[in-house]
Amino acid sequence: MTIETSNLHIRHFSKHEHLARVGDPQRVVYKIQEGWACRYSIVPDGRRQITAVYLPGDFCEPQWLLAGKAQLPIIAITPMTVTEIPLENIYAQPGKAVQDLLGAMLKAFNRQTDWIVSLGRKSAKARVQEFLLELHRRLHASDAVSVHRCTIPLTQQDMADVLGLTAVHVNRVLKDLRKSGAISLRGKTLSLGHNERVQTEPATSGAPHMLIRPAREPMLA
Amino acid sequence: MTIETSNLHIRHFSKHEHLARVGDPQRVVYKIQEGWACRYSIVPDGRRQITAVYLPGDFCEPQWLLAGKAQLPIIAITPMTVTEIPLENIYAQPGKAVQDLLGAMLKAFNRQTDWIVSLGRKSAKARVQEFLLELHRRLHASDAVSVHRCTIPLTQQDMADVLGLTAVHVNRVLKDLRKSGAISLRGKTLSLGHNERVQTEPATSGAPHMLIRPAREPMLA
DNA sequence: CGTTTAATTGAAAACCGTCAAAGTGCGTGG
DNA sequence: CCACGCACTTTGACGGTTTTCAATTAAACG
Repeated sequence: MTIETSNLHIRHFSKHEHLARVGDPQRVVYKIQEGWACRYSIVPDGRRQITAVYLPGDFCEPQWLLAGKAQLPIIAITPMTVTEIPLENIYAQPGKAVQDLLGAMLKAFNRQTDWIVSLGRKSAKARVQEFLLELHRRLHASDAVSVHRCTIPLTQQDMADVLGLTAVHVNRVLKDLRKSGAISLRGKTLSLGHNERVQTEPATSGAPHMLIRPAREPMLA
Repeated sequence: MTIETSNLHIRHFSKHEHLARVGDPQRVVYKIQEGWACRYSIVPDGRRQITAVYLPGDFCEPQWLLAGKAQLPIIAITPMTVTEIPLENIYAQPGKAVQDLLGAMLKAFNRQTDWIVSLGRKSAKARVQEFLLELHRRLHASDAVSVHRCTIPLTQQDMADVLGLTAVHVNRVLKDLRKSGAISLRGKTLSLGHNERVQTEPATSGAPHMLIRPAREPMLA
């Protein structure tokens, strides 16, 4: 992307290893090269809610630039390869890197807004469908992905924790979607049906983005 | 606050008037002096989901600094008085104003995260309770509010649209809460019971904030 | 291969939504 | 000042979606 790629530390995380824990001071943000991760919260009764999913190409997490610490834990869903982007450098000489990170933060913000709408006002079936289509779209944007096929390394429990459902119900909904031909997730392979490839546009993060105001951006000089 | 208060335009909005519509270019952000507003989205079947509530003292909306336009409509819940903060000025000479707005954006971001956790993993009763306590806490922070009493100008339909519920169910939950003595909302007056005043701490936005990293902030010079 | 983890299925129950009707409060105008 | 209209609140009966509990099957992993 646009963040300078010289002198970057490469780092690996194994499956289920934490990239950050609650309250950890963060001196870097990660740019994900390979693998998936998620941010989550555990509620008092022990259940988990995933509040963000990080894919290759994503920053994890842009808001560390502002907060300087992790408000919620981040865990690797698969083995990961990331590059470390030191925040000190960015503080010292703000430039395009700041714009990239703030742009990514705005995207994450809009994605959260869309997710609130889904959780509050959409059925389980619509949420599953929308989530899988979003994953496909995001993978397609950064990476080379077939138009109607991609790999989703999430368990049904992971998806349930994103979708605010139980794993059992996710399973039933996936069966329904498979039967109705819209979307098929068999094993880790997601296949999109012919007609259902275009639909369920999100309210905010789906628009072709103009992230930073064209004239006189504040963060550049 | 810390945004310069000289040369500010004052503006009024009447109840149910839009502060912004989808896609509107935004050359200002509003600092709310009086009244409440909310951001919302309408789903295809016509139902509404509120994704943010703006109280006196809040900025509406910090992310306009980055996006330059409104991704979702904002509507006044009550008659409002606001001051306009022109973004051009901030672009021209970034300073404390940028830090204030980015700090507010981070708070809004964390608030959204907490709300995803509520919608995904908490019961209707817990959501109502948590929402009312959050409103009380936020009112208490900026304004002079009694420790156990405040005014909530929302209809039960408004609350339902925040909480991802129906107005009928909100009504029943409020009755339950009143009976169990925890929280009482009669008319527009919210009263907190003796023992239930401290509880349900949010995962992120509840912590005593250190918003901007203490050393070498990027947005200042 | 055996062991663990994940996926699948069924039956029953809980939670919340829908529909419908009646009650309450409040502002406007006569 | 009272009557009316309108918006909001409250209540009941019923239905649907999702959860819970439990058991079985399938897949992944050493």
